[in-house]
Amino acid sequence: MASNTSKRKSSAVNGGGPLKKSGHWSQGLKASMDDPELVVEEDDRLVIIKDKYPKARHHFLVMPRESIANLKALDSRHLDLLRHMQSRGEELAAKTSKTLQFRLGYHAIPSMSHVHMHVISQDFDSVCLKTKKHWNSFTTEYFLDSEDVIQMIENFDAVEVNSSDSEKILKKDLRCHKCSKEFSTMPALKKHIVVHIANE
DNA sequence: GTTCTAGAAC
DNA sequence: GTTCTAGAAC
Repeated sequence: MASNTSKRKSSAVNGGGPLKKSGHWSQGLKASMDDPELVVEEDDRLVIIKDKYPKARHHFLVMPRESIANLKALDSRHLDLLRHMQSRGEELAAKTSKTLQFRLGYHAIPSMSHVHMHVISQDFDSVCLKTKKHWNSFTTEYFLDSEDVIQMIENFDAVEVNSSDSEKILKKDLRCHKCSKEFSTMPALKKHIVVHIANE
């Protein structure tokens, strides 16, 4: 074994941030779109990648090639694109598993820049799913279904997100997304949710 | 978004 | 003593 096995070196190693070369971490999806290891499907309007830290057995991100910063930048001009993203996402979900259920949608306040639609199976059986924020971001109103986002734009020509409410949602108590049973810790919740996964 | 870890919670 | 969460990261 080499040196420094027991303690991590300080940030002096690469002169500052861990992502200095590739830019700020929040811009990471841009690079992922060009990573052949992650891309599963693409066409002239979008790219679909595997989430680098999947929060379920199947977790994809559908991203427009056109750079759109966030949900607030969306309006009726994007309706065709958004419908296409949902359509391609539904196809991929159907192709991926006949038994698992999926949801397609957007986080109210995503951490990563560049609009991305999650396509995620509802088992949430993943070692990458660790925190209350992870859980609540996929199982509460924080998760905006694609069809609802599209409908909002059809009706109001915009997506309305209350950022103050959204932040509070992430702090809510842990509840099973299937039976609403409450749990005090993530390990307890994770142990429970597997009972809802249908055997294949 | 993740990693790391102090100290709260048990 | 161990598990678990939550905040800093320049």
